Amino acid sequence: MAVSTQAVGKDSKYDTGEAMCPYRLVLEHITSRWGVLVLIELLERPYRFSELRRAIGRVSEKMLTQTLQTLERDGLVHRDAKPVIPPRVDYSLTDLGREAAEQVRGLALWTEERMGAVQKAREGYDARKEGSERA
Amino acid sequence: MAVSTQAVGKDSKYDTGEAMCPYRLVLEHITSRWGVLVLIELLERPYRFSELRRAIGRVSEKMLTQTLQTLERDGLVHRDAKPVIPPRVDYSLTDLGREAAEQVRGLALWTEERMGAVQKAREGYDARKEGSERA
DNA sequence: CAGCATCCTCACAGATACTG
DNA sequence: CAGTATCTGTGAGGATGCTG
Repeated sequence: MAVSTQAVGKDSKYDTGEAMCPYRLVLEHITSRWGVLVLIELLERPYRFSELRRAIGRVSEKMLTQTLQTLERDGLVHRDAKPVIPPRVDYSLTDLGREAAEQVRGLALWTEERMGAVQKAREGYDARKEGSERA
Repeated sequence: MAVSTQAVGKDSKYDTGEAMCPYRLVLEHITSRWGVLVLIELLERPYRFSELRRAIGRVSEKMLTQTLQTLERDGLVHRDAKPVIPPRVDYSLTDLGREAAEQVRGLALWTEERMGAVQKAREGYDARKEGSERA
């Protein structure tokens, strides 16, 4: 999704208002850049906020918050905020989320396995382009 | 994806140069907004360029071209350009692409099936928010 | 620690015009 | 028909600072 249709700030109030079958939207939440990674991590075990941040690496706090909220709203992620000081918030998958995450993990595993083939395909592609654009 | 990490114009020359494990990049190509839809459509049968454009709907010609090129480079899509006038170009999945597309379709089907549950979850979430932000 | 608010930026994506 | 080239805006996403 670029793939990407989130935003939860005051501005664009959930989703691109665009006319679009709603299921594509959910699909984009799941396949969004950080959505994918969050779901896969949480499949392993529950995480605390900053724990998750470190585990994923290179996520800005803002994007992680946004992603988690979107996924929570869609009923895929459960947020458990303990009323203690300092605050402690645990994130885990709901049953629904677990199903989604398993699909996503399948895709991720496939991609990892097939990276070699992809790499080779790219070399071939680039070589062909290289040859044909010679002046 | 973001999800989305494509771009093939003269400017950013394939991918975000960012330091990032390469498999995440492929994953983002596959899960990108239009990547997902292209793969699913092509799983059905080969398509010509504008045929595919109509089938997906709401893709700009530019984005479709870009997406197809990225997927072709990754070895997921096969491009068959017939040297006739007017030009005719058929796109189909490679074996590699078919595998990926099946994973993606699984995810899409799951999402469609579970839309009801997602919708309910959202209503609950919004209701709770509604209640707690009352002044 | 786990956020929310604000500002800024650049690359993603659309619109338009042209070509083989 | 199937693209390329170019221009432009828009918003995803990062950086910073503040709060409970």
